[in-house]
Amino acid sequence: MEKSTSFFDKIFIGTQAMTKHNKDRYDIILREATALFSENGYSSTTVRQIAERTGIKSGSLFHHFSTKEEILFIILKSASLITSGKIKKSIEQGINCKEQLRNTIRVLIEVVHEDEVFSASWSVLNRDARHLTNDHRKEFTKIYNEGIIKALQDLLIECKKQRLVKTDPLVLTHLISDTTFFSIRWFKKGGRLDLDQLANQIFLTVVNNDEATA
Amino acid sequence: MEKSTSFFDKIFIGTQAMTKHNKDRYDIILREATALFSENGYSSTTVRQIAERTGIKSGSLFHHFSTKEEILFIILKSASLITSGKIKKSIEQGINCKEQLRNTIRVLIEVVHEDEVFSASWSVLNRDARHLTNDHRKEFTKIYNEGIIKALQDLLIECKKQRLVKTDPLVLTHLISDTTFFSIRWFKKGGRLDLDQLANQIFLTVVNNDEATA
DNA sequence: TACAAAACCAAGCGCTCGGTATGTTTCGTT
DNA sequence: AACGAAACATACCGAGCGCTTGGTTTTGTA
Repeated sequence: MEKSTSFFDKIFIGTQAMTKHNKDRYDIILREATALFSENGYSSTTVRQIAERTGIKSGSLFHHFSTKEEILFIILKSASLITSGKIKKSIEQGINCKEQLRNTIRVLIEVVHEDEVFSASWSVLNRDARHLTNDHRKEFTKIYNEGIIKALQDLLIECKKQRLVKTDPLVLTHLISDTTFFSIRWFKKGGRLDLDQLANQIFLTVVNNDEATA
Repeated sequence: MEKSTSFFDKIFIGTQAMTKHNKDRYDIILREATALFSENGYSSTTVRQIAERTGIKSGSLFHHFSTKEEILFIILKSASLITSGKIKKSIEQGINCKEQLRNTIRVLIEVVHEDEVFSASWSVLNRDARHLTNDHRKEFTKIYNEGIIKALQDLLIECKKQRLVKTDPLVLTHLISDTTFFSIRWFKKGGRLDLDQLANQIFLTVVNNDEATA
């Protein structure tokens, strides 16, 4: 079992093996495409821009990917798969509901803010998922809904049962995911709060007063 | 003082008078453009699509608007101006901090869900504001930041002083705005909760337990 | 009913888009 | 050193883009 060396590794597990040289370029293309999609949007980004930032010509892009949309799909699939895995792990490792929720919120904040590529991927995910083809969108939505939203929702339903939270768990699911995922727009690292404090503020907002201080 | 007859009226106050015919077509273009931008994104929407849905030819669009981007700007400016006005009104009419916050959250939910055009405008606002030209973006950002975000922030700072809320008011500002604005993606009318209940759940989440039941 | 202004259409310009076809260079293997 | 495959460059295609132009119809006004 080899350690993952790149952000985009995971989705290749079991699909294909790549040579070193190929894989480097492949990663660069995905990284630069992610940055460009994040900055200017999928539709406004051209394959020529992606090629230029990668250091090759536009035609050569299609030696690595069959369409522009495939690049988008791989970016979104990677981001949602990795996030889904991190959430699952944080729930498995929590000793009780309270710690599971605290860990999960912290993980969501990390995912959006700690890694530059991941951060950009989430910007793209939240804006350009609609440009996926039907098949790709179906596959992506499955990962997103089942691996991220449903995991969070199940956790919050259990938190509600145990009276850790006081309000509707389905509303809280989206309140937490919306706030964390879109915090990328307003939260800047190095400001008044650090990532831990931000996660903690969100956690404290959703849990009961008595539970928070317990 | 004439009653406002159209969603896009407000921004013309003091700028120009329009004949009836002109104004009807003008409104239809904006309405259809809003729907298309909302469905497919600004960059993926063509002036030919907008013209077709309006019932004119693409060239005729430019008799009413000088550029495609101007259409986007008017949509975003209208949405942010109206929202800003509604928030201001809900704060003025609240008898205390608690009612002001409750009203404001309710207004934000209304703004996103009650009117079809407004709802679509907010989708566009949250995804395509980056495609504004520098001058237009500057003007839009001013309205958005000062009229919406800052108004909400000032209110929450006061709420914190009075111990109505327990967590950081700046985090709460974005928690509320993100949750309400993006609820358009997951909240469907006619479901388990109605708009009042949704607004109330968000309100209850952010206020103190004792205050909530008081 | 005459007329100017506003609204609209038909046609298309210049340009850029995603993607392809074909030939050339690079590289690991032997 | 020789060879085959992978990785690239070059050049280009058809389609579609935002927007313009010049001429025609519709409209409000007197």
